[in-house]
Amino acid sequence: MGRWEPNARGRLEQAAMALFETRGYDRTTVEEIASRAGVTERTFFRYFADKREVLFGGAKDLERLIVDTIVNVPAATAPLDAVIAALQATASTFEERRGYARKRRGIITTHADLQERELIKLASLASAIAVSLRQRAVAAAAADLIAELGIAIFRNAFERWVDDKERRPLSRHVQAAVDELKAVAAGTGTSSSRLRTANASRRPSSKGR
Amino acid sequence: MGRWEPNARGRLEQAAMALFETRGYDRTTVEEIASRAGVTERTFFRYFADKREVLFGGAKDLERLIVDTIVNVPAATAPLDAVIAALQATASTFEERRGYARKRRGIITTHADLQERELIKLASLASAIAVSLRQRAVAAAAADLIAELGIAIFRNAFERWVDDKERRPLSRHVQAAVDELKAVAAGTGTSSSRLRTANASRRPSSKGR
DNA sequence: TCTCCTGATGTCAGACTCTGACATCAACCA
DNA sequence: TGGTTGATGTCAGAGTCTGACATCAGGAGA
Repeated sequence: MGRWEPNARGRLEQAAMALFETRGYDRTTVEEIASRAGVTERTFFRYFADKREVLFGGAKDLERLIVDTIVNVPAATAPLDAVIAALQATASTFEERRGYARKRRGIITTHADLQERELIKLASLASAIAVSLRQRAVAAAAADLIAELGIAIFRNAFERWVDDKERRPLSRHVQAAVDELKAVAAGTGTSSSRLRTANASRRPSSKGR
Repeated sequence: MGRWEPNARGRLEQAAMALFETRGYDRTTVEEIASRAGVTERTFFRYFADKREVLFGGAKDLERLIVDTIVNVPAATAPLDAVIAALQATASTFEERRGYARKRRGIITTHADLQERELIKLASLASAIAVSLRQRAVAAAAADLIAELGIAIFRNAFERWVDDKERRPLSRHVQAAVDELKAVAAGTGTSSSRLRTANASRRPSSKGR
């Protein structure tokens, strides 16, 4: 056995979530998180560049999985379908964490700081997707556009999955979002379309910034 | 004459820009900015919620102008055209500040913190545009989509305007971005399309976040 | 004119975030 | 045995941001 309890990073993430839930994000200090995880504040900052990052640890893995999938999808697959396939590939990894995702979403949507971080993470993911598409010989402009569409679909699906009282799987929601997007693009969208929901979810809090 | 020099806010903004340019954003302290503007650090934080905000003072005015224009455009105007008209309405207000815009852009693109702020400001602007469109009886889903398109056009045009060695006016670039977007949508975009440029400009710095 | 009130600013103390430099010490390796 | 390594701790300090209270010129009204 090592000199210290293993998985300090994971303990920090769990401690942070627990404290953010009960006390709220900004009434929780890094010292409290660290202490609950059994390490010092200094160690927290060795694992996470800043306080916000403790909520975004999964972004790297998500990006890796998506990029790998896009690169490995059969060459004949259309670009948007490749992206959709990648989104579907990630769907199962979320399936058992709906409760967690819901709590996390609740924390993020109530703090402008965290929304900022989320936006930049998504922009970064879109960039990575676009790069992967270019490796599949997709023209740059198209790659960027499709990457953005992919993000829009993902957001939309994720949002509805988190709130789905019938607990249908994320993959179903991704498919539904794709269908709806196509419908909207074809001019048959309704005014209660999901796109609205997706947009509302990323509206910054009215904190006066 | 008042008890203090007037326009403390403006002085703070100017002082900040000057210092960010020479020392860089993170080697400039709020105390230095305030001191150069002839006030105390505490006063800085009365005008700006945080250090980043000093670079985003214009966002409120921009939003107001855009929203007002959208609301007042003839009812018969198509939604996207209303948004484009609003963008054009703002174009002239930037015209005399290309140098400033360029410096500002340079500072923002080299600091992840500032890019985050910029992203959330743009998201907020998109939201406001969508709301205005709904007031014109545009369906919610369409309003969101068109608002996002408007932001994409604006970003793209702004980016190219700032770097335009021929110093063509922003309005020209807005029109060009619109044309290009339509071309891409029609499937005739080239691989060196502007959309690529626009996307690259918002790619977060590789600071490992 | 005197007095009161208001608004912009200053002063001060302090909590919190984040960083650099250096110390510790178990485990692993030669 | 002895040296190295890697994760962590300790400490000091800079910088951001906030709350509470003080100051004081100028305007409003008596």
